[in-house]
Amino acid sequence: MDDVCQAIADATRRAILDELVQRDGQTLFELCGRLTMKHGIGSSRQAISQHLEVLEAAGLVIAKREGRYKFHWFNGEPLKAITRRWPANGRRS
Amino acid sequence: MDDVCQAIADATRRAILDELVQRDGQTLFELCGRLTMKHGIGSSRQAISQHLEVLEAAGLVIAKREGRYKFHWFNGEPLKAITRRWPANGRRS
DNA sequence: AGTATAGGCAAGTCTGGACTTGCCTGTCAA
DNA sequence: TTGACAGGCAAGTCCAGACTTGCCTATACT
Repeated sequence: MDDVCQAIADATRRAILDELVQRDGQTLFELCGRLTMKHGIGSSRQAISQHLEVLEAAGLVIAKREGRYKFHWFNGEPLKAITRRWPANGRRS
Repeated sequence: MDDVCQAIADATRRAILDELVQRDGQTLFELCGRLTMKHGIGSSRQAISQHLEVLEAAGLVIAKREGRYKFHWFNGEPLKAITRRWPANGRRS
């Protein structure tokens, strides 16, 4: 729970999730390129790698290593805990 | 969007939301007491006040001043943006 | 073998934000 | 009008975490 909320608190990590939703199974280098091109994020490869670690720890990204590549998938299931915790039926004042 | 994600990233603020869901319309002092008693949070009044500002800015808390009291209500509507942005249908690897 | 590619590790820097302290304002009751 | 109570403002401390730099490992290709 804490991990998930922390994970989506960063704008770069939210952009990573957006990217993976749009195209699943990307590698680290692929993500770096697309984040720079389409999201205007100029962070280094290591920065993105560290973000992916956080997202993985939160369960929002699932990674699998194959040979020298590591592919990443989006997993939205942990997000359910948020709306499950707080009923989103907006109460009027 | 950024405001909402930042707001729920803090454990104390999440506890405040929990408190307000459980009992709407609390004042600052009331919240301080309950957070200490039931959530083991020993932050100062000012700390809680600052957290409430953040939650208010994110739209997750709606406050109304009446005389010398200020009452707070929970509003879950902004949370919808999260599940709207990322489809929570967990994709299998 | 050698080289390029994909990624990991481990420092170190530096800024945002959580929290405190101290004082001030405004509201109500005696 | 004096005091207690509810809350706000502002400056300062301090640490988590975002980011970089530099080097290392492992896999593939020729």
